[in-house]
Amino acid sequence: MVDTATSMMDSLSKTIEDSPAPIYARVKQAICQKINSGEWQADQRVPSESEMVKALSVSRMTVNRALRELTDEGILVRQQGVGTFVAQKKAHSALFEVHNIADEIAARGHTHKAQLIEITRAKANMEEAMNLGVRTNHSIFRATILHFENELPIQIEERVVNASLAPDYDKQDFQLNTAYDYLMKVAPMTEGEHLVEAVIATPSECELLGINASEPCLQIKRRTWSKDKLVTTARLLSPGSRFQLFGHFGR
Amino acid sequence: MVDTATSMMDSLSKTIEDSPAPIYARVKQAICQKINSGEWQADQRVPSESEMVKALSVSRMTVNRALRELTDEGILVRQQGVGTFVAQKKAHSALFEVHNIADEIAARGHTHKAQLIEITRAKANMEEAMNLGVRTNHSIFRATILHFENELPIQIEERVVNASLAPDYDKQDFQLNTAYDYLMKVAPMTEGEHLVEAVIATPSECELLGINASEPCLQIKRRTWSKDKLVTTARLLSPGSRFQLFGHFGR
DNA sequence: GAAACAAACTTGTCTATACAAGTATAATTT
DNA sequence: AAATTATACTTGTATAGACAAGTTTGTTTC
Repeated sequence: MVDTATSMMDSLSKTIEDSPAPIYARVKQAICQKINSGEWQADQRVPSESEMVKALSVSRMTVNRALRELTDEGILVRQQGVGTFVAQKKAHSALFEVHNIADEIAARGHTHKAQLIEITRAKANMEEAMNLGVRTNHSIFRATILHFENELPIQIEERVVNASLAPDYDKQDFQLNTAYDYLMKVAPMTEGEHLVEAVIATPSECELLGINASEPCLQIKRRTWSKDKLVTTARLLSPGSRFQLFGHFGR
Repeated sequence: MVDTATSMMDSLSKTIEDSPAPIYARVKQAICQKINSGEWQADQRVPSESEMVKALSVSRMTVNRALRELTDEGILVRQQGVGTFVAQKKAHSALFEVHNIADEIAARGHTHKAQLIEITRAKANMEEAMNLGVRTNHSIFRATILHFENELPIQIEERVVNASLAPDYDKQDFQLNTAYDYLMKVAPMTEGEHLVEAVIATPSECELLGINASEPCLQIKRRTWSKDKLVTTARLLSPGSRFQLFGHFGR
């Protein structure tokens, strides 16, 4: 019993190494890493607060805060008198997050590819300036990316990026979707809003997607914030026959 | 300054009276009450932690937890070194709740009407039984309702209701939308999932909506739970030119 | 064997104290 | 007058200690 606990912990303590982030956040991150790596499986019991206190040399309130916040976030489940457990994975809700279509396709066990149609550095026009909350003529990137699921075109992504917040956006590898990772690195998107509509694609868009002109498409316009700063807007266009949005609410 | 603070607080302290709930929860509730009653307006500054500590005779960590959780919930906004403020009310997010189209239309200042196309009591077929989690031949209601915004058809609602959970569903007034209120009364819907797609309506649906056959429509299929019991499924179909979904995520 | 009790855990809450970090204002210097 | 500094606030984090409350397990008692 003690042996299991220590073997669960020893590598945990390594990951808490010093960094500018507060301790409770580092504890949270270390636990998430254990879960995401698969080392701690769903429904499995995690070390108790006192065990973590001993192993990490931090106070119990700090561990408690980390565990409580992870519980609020649905990562863990706690029961007084019993212990703390890894929660079952939630059904993925594409609507409630900044969803990365590459990850979604991968989650379905399919292969994702992307093709950069065009990227230009330009001055924001009035509409773009409005949407991004900058002045007209502010420097921006305009990118058009075509996403494939199993070689079949599934989504056109038209993205406008605030160039001063993501100066190297055009230097990323769009085939491998590192552009998305780059955006998340320079400006973690924590907030956003969507507008979902059913529309008819333009002739050129139909050609890109390989659909006929009468096929309805799902269009998502999205604005994304990072700490109160508007970072990017995107227009995502997908054929109705190949793409659907799933979402859930409540627990 | 001190006078304002005390006048903000005195009634707060009254509401913290003893109850089985933990102190931080009572502090949260008292603050929410102040905000909901309109006594504390949006953007207005609330008393500092130390002021609450003095007024309520609790420790600062307890006040801190209450304020932090309210901040996480988007009720308050805090800035280190400055203070704590009442947050602006969020934009309404139709996607994340059981949305009532009548309320949404009313919120836009438009008039809503509904027309009951058909309602029948029947035995669940296989698909309906699957979706509602009941046996085939379980008693259900099938209702088709046409919703109007300013005399213009905006949505076809096809609803299947578990008759044993909502036995008087067919006795409601569908023009006035009391059927929705009835459902919420007998089985408050706290959980649900959506599937959003862009589709082409059938000819009869086009006729009901008054659109031509090529117009893309937004279709939402929704299953709704009330305390782990599946209550109702709905298929909502709206012309793309008249209807859009709005949603947001994050704080 | 069954019931009652005791001990040893777990998480949940609360306090008092301390220091760090950010911000605004007043006082001082230049 | 402008820039700098000191100060008095604010929130943010971290600790040690304490008790409450719920659960499990083992022990005692009947």
